[in-house]
Amino acid sequence: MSKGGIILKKIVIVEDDLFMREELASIFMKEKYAISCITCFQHTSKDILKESPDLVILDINLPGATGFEICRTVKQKSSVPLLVLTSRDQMRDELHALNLGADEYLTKPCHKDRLLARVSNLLRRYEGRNHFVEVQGIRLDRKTYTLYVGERSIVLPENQGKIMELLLSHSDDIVTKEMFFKKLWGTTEYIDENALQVNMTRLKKTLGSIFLNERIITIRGKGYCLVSSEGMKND
Amino acid sequence: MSKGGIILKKIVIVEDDLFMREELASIFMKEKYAISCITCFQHTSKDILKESPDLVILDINLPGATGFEICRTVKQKSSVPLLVLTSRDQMRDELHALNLGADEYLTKPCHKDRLLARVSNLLRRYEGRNHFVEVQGIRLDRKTYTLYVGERSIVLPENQGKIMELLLSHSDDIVTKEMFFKKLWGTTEYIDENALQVNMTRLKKTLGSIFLNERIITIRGKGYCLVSSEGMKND
DNA sequence: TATAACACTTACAGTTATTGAAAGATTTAA
DNA sequence: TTAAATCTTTCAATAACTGTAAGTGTTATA
Repeated sequence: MSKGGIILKKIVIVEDDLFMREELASIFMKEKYAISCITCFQHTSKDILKESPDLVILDINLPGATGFEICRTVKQKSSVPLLVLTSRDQMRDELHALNLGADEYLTKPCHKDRLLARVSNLLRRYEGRNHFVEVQGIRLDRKTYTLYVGERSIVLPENQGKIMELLLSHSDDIVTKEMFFKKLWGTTEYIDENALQVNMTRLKKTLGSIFLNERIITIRGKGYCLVSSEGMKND
Repeated sequence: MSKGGIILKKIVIVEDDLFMREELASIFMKEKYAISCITCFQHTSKDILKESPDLVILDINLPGATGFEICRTVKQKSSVPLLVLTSRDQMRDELHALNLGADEYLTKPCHKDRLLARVSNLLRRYEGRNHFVEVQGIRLDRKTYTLYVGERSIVLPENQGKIMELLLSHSDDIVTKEMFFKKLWGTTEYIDENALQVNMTRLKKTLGSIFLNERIITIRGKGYCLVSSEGMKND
């Protein structure tokens, strides 16, 4: 869906080397991508997310915060496809990056066509990924966490939004605490359960304000479950 | 649009007298409205908005902040219909309230049916009011200020959202600075113009991040104008 | 070109929102 | 009854949003 012009896919390039950065930018611009470059690496992951890009190209060796950190944070806070481009060719670096959520790992120097192929491949892979989850008239914008129910709409805070996204996409089914941990904090390891509970309480209250009361039920010892329609029950 | 149950209209009652409050609540509950009562009057307008009600019933004589203040703030921050219910029957109070944006002004004691009639009337009047403004594929949720363009979505901060709402609903037409002042700060009187400019700059930057560059043009000495399609111009 | 009015940008500080930690209350299952 | 699990409330740290201030650009007209 678009207007006058086609909406270009937007790529954010995170690379400290000026020459390399310009080179990349020019390659992609020729291929009709819209490019944003990060040039200050103080709040990198935040800056990346602010651009709301369609894809991120990330160098691992950066001044300040490590690229791995950035990779983890970005993939934790959003689901944008992320390609790591680096001069390190250690196998364990590659595994580490992929573990942190990177979608691709390419080592420099990298042939232009190879890079372009990976990028368009990644974009295609993410294309279909629907923008909304909808169940029984409850509709959630996966990106902004705007929730639509009947005539109402409300923007959920990030954590509540993530919880809701999980619940909706597994509605009437159990979502385990581990799944929530992974989604909210990017790890399956033990995080104070209370943090999850507090956020769950907050979400319940928020849902109450738009009349989705009693929709989240607790599965003792397992997790939580969203009851999709009023007056329906399911174990 | 609804699921299992009908979505009730939600009314927030702001009344400090316990008896009166319960009375009102019971009247409306019998008529199948969902009711929330404000019982602490420290952050009243904020609490009202948090409930995202369909209608507000506001007593003017409250402990702490005056009802007029609350009226102004609420109508300034949202477009929820607001009915003032009070024991003051001075004409100038009525005019004052209506000036501050109140939609109805009823004096106590008020007959139940009269009240119900006004309420359902107000709700009907606001019903049609479309939830979204859309022009040329640019769609804005008037309530949450979530902006949709192509595959992208982004939540605008309140001020940017209000500016965008005005621009969209008068797209390709001049929106004067006075209109912005009224919308953002609820007054036509002189407010530091710079405040508007700063917010305008911020909006332009935000729009840039989703490729709506150069869409806001300045009409020197008058105001601003949103160009609805790329490559179109209009004075 | 000069100049004055108007518009824009950037940085900063006050305020508000969001968050996890902590501690205690409540519920549940056996 | 009791212990584990879950829930709730409060608090402080962090991040987001906002208007102010001060300086920089731009435009129209003489």
